[in-house]
Amino acid sequence: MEISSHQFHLLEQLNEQRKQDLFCDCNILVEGKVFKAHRNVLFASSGYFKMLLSQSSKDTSQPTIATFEVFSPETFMVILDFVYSGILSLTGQNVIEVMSAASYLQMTDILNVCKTFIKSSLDINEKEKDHYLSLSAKRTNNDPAHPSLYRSRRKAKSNPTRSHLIPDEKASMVNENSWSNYNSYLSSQISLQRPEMQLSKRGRKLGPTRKRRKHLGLSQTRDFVQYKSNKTEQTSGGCNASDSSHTSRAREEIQFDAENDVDHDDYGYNQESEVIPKRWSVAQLEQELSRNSPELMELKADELYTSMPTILGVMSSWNEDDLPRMRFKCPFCTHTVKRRADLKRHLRCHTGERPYPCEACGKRFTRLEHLRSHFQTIHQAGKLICRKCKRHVTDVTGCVVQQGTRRYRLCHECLAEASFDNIPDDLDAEHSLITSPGNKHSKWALEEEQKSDEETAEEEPYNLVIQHVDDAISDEADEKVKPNLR
DNA sequence: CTGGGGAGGGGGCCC
DNA sequence: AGGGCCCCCTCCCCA
Repeated sequence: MEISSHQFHLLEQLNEQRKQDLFCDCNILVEGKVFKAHRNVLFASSGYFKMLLSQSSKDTSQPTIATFEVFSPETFMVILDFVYSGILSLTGQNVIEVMSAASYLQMTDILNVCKTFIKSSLDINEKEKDHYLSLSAKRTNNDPAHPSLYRSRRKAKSNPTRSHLIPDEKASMVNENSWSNYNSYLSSQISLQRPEMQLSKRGRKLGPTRKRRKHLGLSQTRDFVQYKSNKTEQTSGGCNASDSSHTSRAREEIQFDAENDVDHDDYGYNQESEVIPKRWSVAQLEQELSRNSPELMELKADELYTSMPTILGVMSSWNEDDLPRMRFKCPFCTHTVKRRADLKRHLRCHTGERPYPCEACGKRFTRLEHLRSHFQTIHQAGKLICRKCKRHVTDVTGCVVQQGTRRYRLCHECLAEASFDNIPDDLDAEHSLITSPGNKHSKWALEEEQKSDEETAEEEPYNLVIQHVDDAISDEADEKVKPNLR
């Protein structure tokens, strides 16, 4: 015969013991605050503690001490209360950090609850988006009784140095502190949609380790979306399809992550190293947010970088000198890097920021080197290879030909062959091979670059400016050649 | 349908 | 810290 109340009473007793510091044999130090608990309870509740306690001293007469700096005491209190009561006090304010901490501590039950919490909030958000937006539009900051979206964000902002805002700052608030905004936005979304939820007094740093598999697709910022739409206009396919497939693949993998949340090898616990938090399913959150709230994802890597919480620094391993080696963890995925600068660069793949536009075709790149490579390859015919026969060519054995903004090299043989097929009779094939774009077979109907002195001056290597001889002609040519641009 | 190549994106690391 | 190079991977186009 099972007495259902036994478990409850047992847990209740353990909780009482904890509160009265009876038989507590484990001290947990979180940012200087000490929590007392029972080893066996922690062992049974957390994969992290299970590993920690199984590795720690066999001498049970001495209390075990665990130290954490990656989440706040308030967050750990929520988790510890859950461990001893089964009640998880989630709020819109703390859900992200609780989720981060739970992931760190390998407490999948809490993780799942957090996921459900967030997802349900987002679902509500999606359904009530119109209503919500209309409310935001109607309510002004001068109406304290009806906080607007903006006020809600401000209220939840965490960075005390940014708490003194003048009215003129309102317009720039969205990107003013992206990291805090992210937290605040989420908080405001959840708290607005779920007014019954209590608001934390502490708008603390976000513990936002949202993870995603390596080489996943980009989060789409407005800028990136704009870029994509531009590309769509330009290419009627091409890389756009790549991006969408990339994104769908990312979602598939994220779904995979969500379904296989527990066991991933790549960031699991290593007996010889410190813990890197296991894979976060919060990636789902990122996906949801990027879908539902593109403005939220309009983050700049620099801004993210400067407003990152301290959780980003993790000790991943120990070097030969037995000193901890610091690595920097991406808040959006599982990736860690040795240098902050590398993290900054990496963040662009999440923000979608593409600060390097090609002046010739408008395509944007995340890195200058990529732009340079693109420009040299596409617009400067930098490769000394005949595009048709693939043989090595030089300025003596071949020449540069132009198709719209694309330039490439052809050897004289291939050039002559192309000229026979496609060059209008009234043109001098030696110097002006005009394409007849739009015709697939006109690929080799070419326009040799007409090098005026001015053009030559602007075609210096690494000069990322392309000279349009005639805007009207160039635009027309560009328009026609766009489907071939990638 | 398939394989090769081009182009782009991202990570590691050196300067 | 930024720039740059090298390498690898993925996607897409095309033969």
